[in-house]
Amino acid sequence: MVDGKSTRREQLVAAAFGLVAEVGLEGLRLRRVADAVGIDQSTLHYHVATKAELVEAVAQHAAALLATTAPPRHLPPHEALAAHLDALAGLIATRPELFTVTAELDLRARRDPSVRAVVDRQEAGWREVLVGLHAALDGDDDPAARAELVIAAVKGVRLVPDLAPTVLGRLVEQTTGATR
Amino acid sequence: MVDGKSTRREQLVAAAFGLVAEVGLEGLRLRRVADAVGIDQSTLHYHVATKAELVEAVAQHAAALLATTAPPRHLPPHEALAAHLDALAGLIATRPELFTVTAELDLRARRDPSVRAVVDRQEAGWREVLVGLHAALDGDDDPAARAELVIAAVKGVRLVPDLAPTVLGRLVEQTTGATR
Amino acid sequence: MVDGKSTRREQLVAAAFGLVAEVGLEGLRLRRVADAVGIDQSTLHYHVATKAELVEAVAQHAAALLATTAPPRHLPPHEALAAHLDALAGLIATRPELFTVTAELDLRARRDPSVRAVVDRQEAGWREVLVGLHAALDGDDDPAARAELVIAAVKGVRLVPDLAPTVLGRLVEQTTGATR
Amino acid sequence: MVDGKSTRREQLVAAAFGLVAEVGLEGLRLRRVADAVGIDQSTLHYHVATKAELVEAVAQHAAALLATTAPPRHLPPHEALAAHLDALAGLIATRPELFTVTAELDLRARRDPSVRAVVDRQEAGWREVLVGLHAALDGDDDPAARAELVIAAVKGVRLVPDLAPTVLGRLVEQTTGATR
DNA sequence: TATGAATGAGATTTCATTCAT
DNA sequence: TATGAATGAAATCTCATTCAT
Repeated sequence: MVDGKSTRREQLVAAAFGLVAEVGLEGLRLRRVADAVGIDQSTLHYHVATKAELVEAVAQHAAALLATTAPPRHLPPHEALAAHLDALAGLIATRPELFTVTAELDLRARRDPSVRAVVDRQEAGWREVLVGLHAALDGDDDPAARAELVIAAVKGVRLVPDLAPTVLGRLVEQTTGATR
Repeated sequence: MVDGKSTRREQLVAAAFGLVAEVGLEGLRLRRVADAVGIDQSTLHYHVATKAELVEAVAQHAAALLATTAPPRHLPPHEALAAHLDALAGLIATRPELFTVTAELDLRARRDPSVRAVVDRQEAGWREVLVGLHAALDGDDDPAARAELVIAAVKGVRLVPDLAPTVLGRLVEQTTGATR
Repeated sequence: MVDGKSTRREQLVAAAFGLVAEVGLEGLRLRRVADAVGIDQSTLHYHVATKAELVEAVAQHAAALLATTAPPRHLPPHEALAAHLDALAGLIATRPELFTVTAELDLRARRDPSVRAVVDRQEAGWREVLVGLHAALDGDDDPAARAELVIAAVKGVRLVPDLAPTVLGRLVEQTTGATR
Repeated sequence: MVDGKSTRREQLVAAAFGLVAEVGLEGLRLRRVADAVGIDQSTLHYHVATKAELVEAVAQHAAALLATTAPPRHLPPHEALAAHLDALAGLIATRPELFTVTAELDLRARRDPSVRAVVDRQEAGWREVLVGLHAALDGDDDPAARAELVIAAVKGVRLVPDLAPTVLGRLVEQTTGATR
């Protein structure tokens, strides 16, 4: 999962990411992370000062992966939105762990300010894009509300890969139907 | 032992419920639960054998509370759905902790079979009702898909009380618009 | 295992005796003892003040059962000894739990004075009988030593019912051979 | 880490061994073991994963110490047996704790498979040696039975150092008398 | 960079015992 | 006699973190 070029720190973050998907943030143990990378427990602390720091790094890692699905700028709004939701549904199917981790982080963010900062920044960017997209759609009276519905739907379906295409597909249809 | 008040066990479950909302399942400590009720740590184990049992009881408690929002049977489908989503939005505003706990439990259910059993049963019942409702709507071609969209939207917005009315309201509008 | 006539206390002692055979003195739990008799944990303390007292009662119970094998007084020494060892071998085969419990108590006696008192009294009586018996045998130069050998052999074989007849039988033969 | 002295683990096992002799397996507390060595309770778990593992190590330690008394191979059977029983009587006098611990382990072995494995292996080896020795004696008709008598006598007298020489001495005499 | 050893704080659970009813 | 509820003391084990090497 990690090519020879990555830093020890990167390896550790990647390992932690995988473990969170597996056992949850609750079940994350530094011992396991170190084991997964093949170094000693105490050596881990040389690369990552504290567990909180590692979790924050995992959050950043997740945010970076999510950025992949940003809608293409050169397409007309309808198609851009469709492409975006398509990319999300695809990612949910391809890398379900990413969304498990994201769900974990959303919950953790409520109590951990440093995680919240990362999660919020990511979500704010996403929201902005969505609002812009909907504002550009003909006939959409309340772009903000529509954007929120999209966000909610994605968050609500992200843990169930089987349903994601259906749900997100339906969302596109409705949008198209209601605005064209 | 139930003088209109509540059993010790019920008190403990209620206290645990509150604590989960506050600090997450991850942060739940039996010491705290016992303190909240005003009994000794060891006495807690007299009423609830194990931590797992307490968590399961919390899950059942949450499921019971959610059952409150069941759509009324005597109304026509459109209005029943609207009433249901309205009740949900209301509950999200009134008792946000319930939805924090629910979100926690959804995640925990992925690793804890006894929690999963409770969560799955609740969700299955909800899904059934929603599918039935949508099937009764004129012109809905795919009731199952629509039901999933509703479920996803609720799950996706349950942690953000401010947005719930907007998002769920929009969902009703779309449904109405698309099917009437 | 207990007829309708026995006292609650007797029932409790009998139950404790059985449990010690099963799980050792180390594994003895008052909860289990109470359960076995069908009364509440706290009710047990009405009949037996403390766990130590119960253990002491078990020791007395065991001593009483061992007294069964006392050699008959009317027989000549050789035959009396043979009969005694035979009875012991028989009891080891019939009621192995008695000897498991006895072994447990021997060890406990080293740290628990009240158990030691019971165990020592029983053993002293046994020793006296054996010394008397050997003293009455023709040609035994050191009755005390021989008595100790018998005691040691019995204690050493009591946990292995299969070997008891062999070992104790051989002891009789040797005694007979050496003294007749 | 072994400068001629001993590993932390070895120190811990030795300390546990001593404590078992003192307070029994039942009274063995990890806190005490750690204290005896001068390290923190939690550090103990760094060297010995679990209490069960420590107890098993104590059993192995005891087995190793018992191996000391193995009869010399170069002597004729009579003398080898006498030397062996002599060595045992000597060890019982010199290191009585070893035999207390052994008695404790014998009882524990009935419920703890990992202890049983160690205890059984040790006893099997001892038995084999004894049977071989008796088979080599002139005129012994049933070497196995005689070996069992020896084992029983040793086990029966191991907790009473004062009697060990007498009882085991007498055993040698009888063997000599009966077979020569 | 890396490790072995150590630590301290804490968590769940067990159990004999007590007390009011 | 009997019980439900409560307690306190203790025990094992876990885990992030630190420090000397």
